[in-house]
Amino acid sequence: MTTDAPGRRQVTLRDVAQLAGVSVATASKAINGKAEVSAETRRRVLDVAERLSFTPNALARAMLDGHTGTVGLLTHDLEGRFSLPILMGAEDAFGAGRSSVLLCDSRGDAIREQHHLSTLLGRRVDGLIVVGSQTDARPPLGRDLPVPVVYTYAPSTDPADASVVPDNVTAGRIAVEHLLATGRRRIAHVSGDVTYAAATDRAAGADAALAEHGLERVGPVRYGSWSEAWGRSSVAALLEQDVDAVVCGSDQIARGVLDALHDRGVRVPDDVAVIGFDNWEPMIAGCRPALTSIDMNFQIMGRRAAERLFASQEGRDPGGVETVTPRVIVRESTGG
Amino acid sequence: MTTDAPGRRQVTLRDVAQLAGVSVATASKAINGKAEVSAETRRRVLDVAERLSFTPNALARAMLDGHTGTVGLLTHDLEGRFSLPILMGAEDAFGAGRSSVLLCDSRGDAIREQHHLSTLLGRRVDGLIVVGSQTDARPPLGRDLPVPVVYTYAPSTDPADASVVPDNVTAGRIAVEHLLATGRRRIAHVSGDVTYAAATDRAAGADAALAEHGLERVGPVRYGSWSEAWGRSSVAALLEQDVDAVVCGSDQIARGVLDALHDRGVRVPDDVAVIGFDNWEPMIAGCRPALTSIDMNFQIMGRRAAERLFASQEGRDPGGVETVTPRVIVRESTGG
DNA sequence: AGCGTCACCGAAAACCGTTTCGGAAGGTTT
DNA sequence: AAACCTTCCGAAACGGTTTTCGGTGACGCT
Repeated sequence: MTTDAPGRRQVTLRDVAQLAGVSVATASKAINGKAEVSAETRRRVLDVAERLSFTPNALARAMLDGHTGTVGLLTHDLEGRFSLPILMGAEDAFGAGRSSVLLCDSRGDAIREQHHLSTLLGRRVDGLIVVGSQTDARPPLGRDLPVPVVYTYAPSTDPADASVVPDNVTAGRIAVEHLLATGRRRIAHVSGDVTYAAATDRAAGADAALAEHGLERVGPVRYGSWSEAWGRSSVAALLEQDVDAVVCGSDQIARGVLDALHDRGVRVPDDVAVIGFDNWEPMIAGCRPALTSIDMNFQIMGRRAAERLFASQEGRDPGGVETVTPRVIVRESTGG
Repeated sequence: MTTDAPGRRQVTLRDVAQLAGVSVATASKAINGKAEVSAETRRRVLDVAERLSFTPNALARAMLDGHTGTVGLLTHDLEGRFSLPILMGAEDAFGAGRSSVLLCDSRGDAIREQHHLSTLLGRRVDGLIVVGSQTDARPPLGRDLPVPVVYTYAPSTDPADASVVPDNVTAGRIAVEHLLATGRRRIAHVSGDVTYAAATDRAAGADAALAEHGLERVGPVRYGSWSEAWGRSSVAALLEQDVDAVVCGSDQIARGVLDALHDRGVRVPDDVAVIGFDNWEPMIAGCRPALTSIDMNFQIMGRRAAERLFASQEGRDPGGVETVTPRVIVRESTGG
């Protein structure tokens, strides 16, 4: 009466060969599609391999060709809702290329990051993806690392490193252009923490788009915090001027704005259009009316990071910062 | 002018030994703190190791002792906000025990799950944690797996398997007991999709707690969907009866209820108390007033799953389903 | 029949970096 | 001189896979 020990030994190539009545060498060739095996033998081997659900030992392979087929993913905070779509995009791309992801969360701690770095290098990952916590640049992991590194969300401070980042300037531009296209002209801007590059970049893009159309923002960019509460409390000041649209620095802020407008009897989108950033489903799901939002395409960012990592491994990535273009998701709040 | 190719070959123990002028064997002992090395030699070896930033190859080590120090984490949907805290809890526990996490997302697809299973086994993980998508039981991964498995969130249908699940019945009970303790007596219940065990379990626990105090629920359990919209639209029916508290199946539903009550001028918590489940920060952050909620302690679940996996590896886990007790986070909406 | 060619297969080596085992050199104690 | 430490080294083992290379039998050609 033991604990039902997970005893079953792993199936090896030798087991397959034995059961198929061939040598290990032949079994290997059959499975790897090498030429010098008769069709009949190959079929038999493959049959047995299937039946035993044989999986070649990745470690043994790694020893031979020097590639482990694993990549390290170093994130700064899993909690943040930005890491997740990036991670999914990357996992997707790697899954297709038969690489596996070793996940490490440094919790924003540089010491922990270094520690995770050495374990990952000890496991001989083929590459690393580093996911930052803000869009502000961060110092590179280290010099002369034995594997390629791609920074994402936050670029490396070294412009020669490979980085994939969201394009917040264009995001701001797209938001304004959408509002202009739907006939708005008097556009105000409420955003989050001014110390975040994401906030100022979006504002810069928005202003640029306005300027190109010979318009000016209504009022200052009202920086505050990334919260619904800030969105709500900003509305009083906003309505002191004549506005027909509000660009909100995040979906959370937008939701606060929507709430406050609703309480004051301001109709959306009839009187005022509202647009947010991030296209964060759970936040948007509850908005009334449904919120138009700029999707930063984080999942695509993750995929691009993975693709560039592959390219780096083959020595054909030029390095440098690459931006991912966001897209607008039109819903009711802008009168779509 | 090459791309600063991360060409630097990985540093091996042999390199260190050579440069330190000792044999590989001695270098190994020096680095691993074995006794039979003179202090002088040890210092020299460690110096060189440091200078070359030598990192021992974990794969080679794995060959010797048979343990890779990696565990597979198979999740059904990363998007779901439940996987994440579980993952964090597990990553935490593993990080402390020097194990690394190989992450796979099966996207709710059984085929993909099997595929990921084979790759993980091919990488010779020391164990597996499977994170389900609902709290309903799920079929085990397979028979006679060569490594221990711990199921979490969703238990395995085989009661002998090791499972760690949230205790939704107790969660419902705790919610009601909190309301009773703050003086409420006429308690209604709005919940999500009736096909989710999480919904019916919570309701069962809530009803049980009421019964123990000689009370009955006001009206039926109003099952619907896990959305704010459902929370809002349920309020009309709720207010047809005299209620002084509403148990909501999730924070989202609770938020919808709060919104609708606010629109109708019903004061919270003065007239009606509201309580939710999951303690989902981003949803709660925007609630007015701040929402009291039952935290299912997912992070603890993840940690327990990791701990039981360790125990299994040493053959000292008895198997069976373990529940994690939730806790109430008191905020304004229940007049705390 | 004898020979060469060809397709197929198997035994054994190579492979990787680490740890460990047995032993050896040299000095010290008994 | 024997016994014993200390300190180090060479070589084996580890565990699977892939690869090399020589062998075997069938077959065609003269």
